Amino acid sequence: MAVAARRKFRREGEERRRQDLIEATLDCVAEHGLQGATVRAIALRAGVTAGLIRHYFPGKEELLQAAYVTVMERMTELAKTALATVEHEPGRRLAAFVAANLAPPVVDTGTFSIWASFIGRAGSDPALGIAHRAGYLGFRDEVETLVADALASSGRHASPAELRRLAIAVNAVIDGLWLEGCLAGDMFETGELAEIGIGSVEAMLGLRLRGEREVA
Amino acid sequence: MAVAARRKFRREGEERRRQDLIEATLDCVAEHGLQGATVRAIALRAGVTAGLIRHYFPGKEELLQAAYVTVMERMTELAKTALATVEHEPGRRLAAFVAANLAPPVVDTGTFSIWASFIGRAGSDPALGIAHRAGYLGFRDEVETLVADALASSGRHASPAELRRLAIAVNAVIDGLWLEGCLAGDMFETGELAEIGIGSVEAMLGLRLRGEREVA
DNA sequence: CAAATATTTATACACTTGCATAACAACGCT
DNA sequence: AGCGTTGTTATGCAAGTGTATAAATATTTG
Repeated sequence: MAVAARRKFRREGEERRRQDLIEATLDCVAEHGLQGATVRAIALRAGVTAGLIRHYFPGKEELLQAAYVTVMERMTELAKTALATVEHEPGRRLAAFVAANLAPPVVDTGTFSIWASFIGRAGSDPALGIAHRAGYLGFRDEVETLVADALASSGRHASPAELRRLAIAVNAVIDGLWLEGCLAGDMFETGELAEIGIGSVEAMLGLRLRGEREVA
Repeated sequence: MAVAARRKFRREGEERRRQDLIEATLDCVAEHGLQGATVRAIALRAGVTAGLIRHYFPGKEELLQAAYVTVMERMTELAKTALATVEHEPGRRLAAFVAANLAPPVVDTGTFSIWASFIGRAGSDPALGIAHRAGYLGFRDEVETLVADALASSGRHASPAELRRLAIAVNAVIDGLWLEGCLAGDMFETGELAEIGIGSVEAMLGLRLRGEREVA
C-alpha cells in the first residue's frame, strides 16, 4: 500500500523567501486584484505550500502591506535611477525625469493594477494610507526640487508658494499621463506620452527644457 | 412553542430595487473595496436578504458591472451638468469644466475608492475594461471639443494632431489633480486645485480663460 | 373577497478562505 | 555519521463565499 510521498523541498534563505512571497503576491494582485491574492494562490505561485506564509509573516494582512511598500519603493527607485544616469543640466534632468515616468517600465499595466488595487483601500485602511502618503510626498518633493533647479538655471526664481503650485501641477500632468498610458497604452505612439508631458511642463513653466535639435 | 416569525417585507418596484442594490453595492465597495462587496453585506445594507440579489441580477458579477456603469455615468453626468449651467463664452466654459471636476462632489474619497477598486480590475476583466474605455473616451472627446472652441474663439486654430495632444494633456492635468484631491484633499485649500488646474490649462493653451477680475 | 402571481425570505449546499497544529525532513553542527 | 534545529509540508477546522431551491407573503387581478 503506497503511502502518499511527501513533497521534496529546499530551504531557501530567509530574505530570499520573503522576497519570493512578496513577488508572488504582487503577481497575484496584478492579475486578479486583491481578490486574487489568496494565501493559496500566492503560495502556489511562490512554489511553496500555504502554511509557509505564516512562518514569515504574522498574517496575510502583513504580507500585503509588505508587498505594497515594495511596490512604492520600486517605483520611486525607478524614477531616481532615471535621474542618476542623466546629465547635470537642470532642464534636461527635469525632462528626463518626466520622460522616464511616462515610458516602460514605469508605465505598465501590471504595476498599475497593483497600484489601483492597493490605493483603493488606502482610504479605509490606515496602514496602507500612511504608506501611500509617504511615497506620494517623496515623489512630489522630488518634482519640486527639479522644477526649482530648472527655473533657477534659467535665471528665474519663484516664490515658495508659486513653486508649490508648479510642483503640484507638474506632478499632476505626470500622474495623469501615466494613468492614461497604463490604461490605454495602445492608443499612443511610442514616446508620444513623454513628448506631450515634456511639452506641457515647458508650457507651464515657460521654459524650454530641451536643446532645439532634440524635439525629434 | 413559538415558531420563528418570518420577516416582514415590502415589495418595491423593480427599478427601485435594482437601484437600491446598486447603491448598496457602491457603498460597500467605497468602504472596503471589492472584498467588502459580498452578497450578504450588500443585501444587509440594502435592507433585504441575500437571495434577492439573484432575483434581479444573474449573479454577483453582473451586479458589480451594473454598479460600475452607474458610477461612470454619474461622473460624466456631473461634469456635463457643470457645463449646462454656465455661460456660453468658450473660455469660461472650459474653465468651469475644469473647476467642476476639481471640487466636490466629483472630488470625493468614496467615489475615488470605488473608481480605484474597479479600474484595478479593468485590465484583466474584459467587461469592465470595455466599460471603462467607453467612459474615458467620452470624457476626452468632451475636453477636446471644449479646447477647440476656446482656441477658436480667441482666433487660433490648431491642427487635428495638435488638438489631440492638447486634449490629452488637459485631460491628464484634470485626472492628476483629481487624484491628488481625492487622496489628500486635506493638503489643499478650498479651490486651490481648481485654481491650479485652470492656471495650468491656460499655460498649456497659451490663453486666458477667465476675465481679468475673476482670478480672485 | 378569493385566487393567482411573482417578490421576498429562509435554508441548505458545495466550495473557498485564513489560520492553527502536528508531523516531517533538510541542513548545520559536532 | 548522528543529532538537534527549524524551515516546510500536510491536514484539519471554523467562518465566510456565491448560488440553488422551496416555502411564505405582499400585491394584483378577477
